[in-house]
Amino acid sequence: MPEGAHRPRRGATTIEEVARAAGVSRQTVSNALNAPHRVRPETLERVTATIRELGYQPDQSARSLRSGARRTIGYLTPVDDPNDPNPLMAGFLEALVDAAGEQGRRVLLFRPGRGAPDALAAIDELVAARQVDGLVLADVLHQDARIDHVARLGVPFVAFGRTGPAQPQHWVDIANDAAMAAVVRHLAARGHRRIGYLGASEDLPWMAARRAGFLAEARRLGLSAVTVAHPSVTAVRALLRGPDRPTAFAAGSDLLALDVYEAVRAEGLEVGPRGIAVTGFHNTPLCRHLHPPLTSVRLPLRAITGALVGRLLDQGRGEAAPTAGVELAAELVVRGSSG
Amino acid sequence: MPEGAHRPRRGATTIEEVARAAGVSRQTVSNALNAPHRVRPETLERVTATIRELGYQPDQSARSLRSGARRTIGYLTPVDDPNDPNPLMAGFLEALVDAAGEQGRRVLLFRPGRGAPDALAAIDELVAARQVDGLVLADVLHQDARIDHVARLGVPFVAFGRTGPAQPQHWVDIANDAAMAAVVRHLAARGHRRIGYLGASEDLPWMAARRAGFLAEARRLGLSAVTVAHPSVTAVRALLRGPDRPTAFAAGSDLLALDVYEAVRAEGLEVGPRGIAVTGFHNTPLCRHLHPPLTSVRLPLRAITGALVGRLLDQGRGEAAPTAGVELAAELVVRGSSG
DNA sequence: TTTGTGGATTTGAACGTTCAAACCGCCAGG
DNA sequence: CCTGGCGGTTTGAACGTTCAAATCCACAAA
Repeated sequence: MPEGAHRPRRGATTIEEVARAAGVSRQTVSNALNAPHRVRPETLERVTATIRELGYQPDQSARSLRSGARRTIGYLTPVDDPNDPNPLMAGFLEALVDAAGEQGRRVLLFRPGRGAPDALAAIDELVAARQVDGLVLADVLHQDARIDHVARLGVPFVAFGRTGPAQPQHWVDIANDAAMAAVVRHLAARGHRRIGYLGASEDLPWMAARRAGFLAEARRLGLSAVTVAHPSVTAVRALLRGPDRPTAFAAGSDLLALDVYEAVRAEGLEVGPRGIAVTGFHNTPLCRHLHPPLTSVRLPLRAITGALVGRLLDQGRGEAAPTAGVELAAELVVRGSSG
Repeated sequence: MPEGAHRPRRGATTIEEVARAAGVSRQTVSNALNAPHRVRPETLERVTATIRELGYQPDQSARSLRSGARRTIGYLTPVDDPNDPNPLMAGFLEALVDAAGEQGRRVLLFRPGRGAPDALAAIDELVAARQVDGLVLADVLHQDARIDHVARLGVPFVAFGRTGPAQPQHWVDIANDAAMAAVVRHLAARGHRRIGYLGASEDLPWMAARRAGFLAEARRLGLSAVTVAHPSVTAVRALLRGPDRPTAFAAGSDLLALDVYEAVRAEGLEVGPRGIAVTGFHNTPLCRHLHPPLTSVRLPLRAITGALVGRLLDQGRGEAAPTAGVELAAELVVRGSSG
């Protein structure tokens, strides 16, 4: 037997068997499933009952081959080191699978690998094998080569993260800047007048947006803002020791907020509304394990994935292309670290 | 157009076109791909060149329909709350996709949802639709209903985590007890004579194994061991205040180790080899963000997923069933929190 | 009575591939 | 010279479904 091909599972019921059992033809069973309105109610009921009875489900391969619809969405997993995965990925994927499931779609994972050294090749391979109806891309950068590539291929796709102006219709993102502005307002309302900010690389659009939102809102409210270029415990400690030290820190991620906790304590200060207030981003489980618990920004994962899947399927249906992406609000979760 | 079916992508090259271009028959192209040894070297080269030239790849649906091999592995994602995902899942999935890719397989995610309220129904649905060659199950419990179910269905499957004695051949797991024993030896070598242990629910087999490994090794070395039933900062603080306090704590996960950090500091003590030593489990990114960095146990994700995929494909090939599961060693990563 | 008409159902074909069997040349052996 | 065998290749069929067209039937309109 050729490499790895396993013997086809015998005994799976086919549409023909259902048809015979229900005393109708193939096509009527097919119609009962795909276009019930074309079937006389009485017949429909009989066929449906038989289907349930025999536990019939259409063979997805046969269905795909004939109809062209794969009922599957491809997700290009980020190429992080498995030992240092994207903190968001697990939750995002679960929500994506759920959202796809709501629409009767499955999610197929893929990554660059063996025959497909880079992301572009991996995409080509998946598309050439006609395994998916569309693609979901995440961690989208400015000028992302993957976006241009899939757009050129003509495959339906959608991105979590803003795409360039050439593909305005294909993205869903959270309002990173607005979320950070809400953080600033929250801290200002607690009386903080000088606030520090910690972010990661500005090359990451979402990080750039958070920083921009932070700075804009601080200026608007007339607060004094200071940003840490290369976040580390040492850098934060230096700020805490300096003159006119911040009384609050907003971080671009929960892990970065942890650096602030460490620095604050190393300086003999206290994290919290009465000491140095701290906020994070992502609302990871870490937040609840810190003392005091960390205020953070929760991403509306279900709304995000729901919008992604919706946009993707609209493209397949040939709906009129929307003219803009979808921006969703992220919710501030206030905990002991700030109020 | 019926719900969500998108127009089949036209223009994809077929095997027939390749055959014509190379001046051979369908089947010879097929052989060039699936059984190259049957094709004369000269012909093989010509066909291969044409394939590359036209960018041909077989339509996976057609291939599956005819041959019965789906070249796809199903992964049942745990039903965690997306806001509190399994800390391991992201890294595990990436490694799984890689391992599957090495064998020319893809990974299809699925979860209970819409028409399939529970895990068992979700499995049935996937299997009935003949979408996968086999299943990977994770977070396996003792007496796991899913295991019995897939075994009864006759679908190839493999579990990350020990299955019951009825299916000895189908699991891959790490040596949780041995890993924890290594932690104890490490701490003992650093001079610790009284060690505390924090774990989560004993219903989780991996947690039970870690605790057992801890206790066994502590007894073997004649150490004094104390376990915290309901881990929390308060519980650890109580221990630290009590008589004969532990000088080290081993935790069943990195997040639990964080509770120890908090407790130690709240008691005015210091984490580290000179104060209270602490170790975690999973080696999450958190470890490197703590001060001092957290000693932890790294799971050999690539080895795990490689073994999982290997075992799974062996079943499809009808290899002789192995008589035992695979137990892999997890590696201790020593950092500042303990040495 | 005949002729449409439209809904319900059936029939034949096709999707792109691999399986199984047939075919073709070539060479060795009788 | 014929026969058999074998490597290489082609041909016909089949996988299970949906599409497209044909058929059937009941009923209304001419």
